[in-house]
Amino acid sequence: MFFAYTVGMHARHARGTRCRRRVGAGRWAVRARVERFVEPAILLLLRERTLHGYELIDLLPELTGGERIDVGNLYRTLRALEDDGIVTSEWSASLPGPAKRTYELTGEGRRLLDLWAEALRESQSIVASFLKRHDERR
Amino acid sequence: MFFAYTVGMHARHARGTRCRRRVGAGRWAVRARVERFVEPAILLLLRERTLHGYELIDLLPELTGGERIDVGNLYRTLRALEDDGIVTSEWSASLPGPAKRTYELTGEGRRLLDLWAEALRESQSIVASFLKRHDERR
DNA sequence: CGCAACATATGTTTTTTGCATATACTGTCG
DNA sequence: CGACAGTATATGCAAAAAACATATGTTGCG
Repeated sequence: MFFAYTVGMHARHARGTRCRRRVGAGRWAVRARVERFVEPAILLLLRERTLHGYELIDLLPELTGGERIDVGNLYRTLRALEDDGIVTSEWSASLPGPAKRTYELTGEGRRLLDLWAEALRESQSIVASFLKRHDERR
Repeated sequence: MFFAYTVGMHARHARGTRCRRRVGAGRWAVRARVERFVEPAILLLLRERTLHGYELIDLLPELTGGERIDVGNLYRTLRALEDDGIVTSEWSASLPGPAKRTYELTGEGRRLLDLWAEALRESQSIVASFLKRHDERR
């Protein structure tokens, strides 16, 4: 079956599936990303204001360096966050357009965001010292 | 069956299996790591001198912030790197103790390391701007 | 009406990481 | 000498994370 409109297509623009992939004879493409980075990214956006899933899809690239998140996994992540008490959601019938689920950060979510920030700072210092060591003797 | 000596035990010291895990009521532990970070770490160590697997196990924590890598996966990674022409290995019967496979970085491996460094720098700037935004309005 | 855009969701596969187990050699201490 | 700790490499399998594919319904507009 053919779909004129496929959300998944948004997420595809010259990415590969792997972290490192061959792009020619002896040529590689590498990308370095933080594991599960979407989670803190979602939390940060939600701390600023309540949002629904589709808005997050548009806003997340601001934080991920332009990379679009997989839509299916976003909604799954949101529901997981809700199960864990990190966000709450509400169907907002009021807004125009199709039904939207609006997400809000809880107090626990705010604390989790701060933990993520701490962890990211540690990661920054680990990577920084890697880069320092890399640049030392070239 | 019980094993007095299990290499895997080295790798266990109060880690969880997940990136984020619950450690109490409303309490979480988070760790932020770069995907596949062991790879550049191995390459950096091998650029400095040739090493065998077991030495890498001891040296890698220097670069990963103390975290010990899973031994089984280390050897698998090394073989994958060799398949990709990034390292070469040699059985060194000369050295005392059990047979050791000594790994050396190839020219391609050196180039890949530089690509990793570039990618890590990009990741640093993404995370840095996340943290900036996080710290702005508290 | 037909179609594009909006919105949420599930199913499946691949990649990456974690954990358990297997095997073998070497040095040493009792 | 022999049990045992330490060194060294390896495979099998499970779980977590990410990518990819598909499904479904609403709304607005030409």
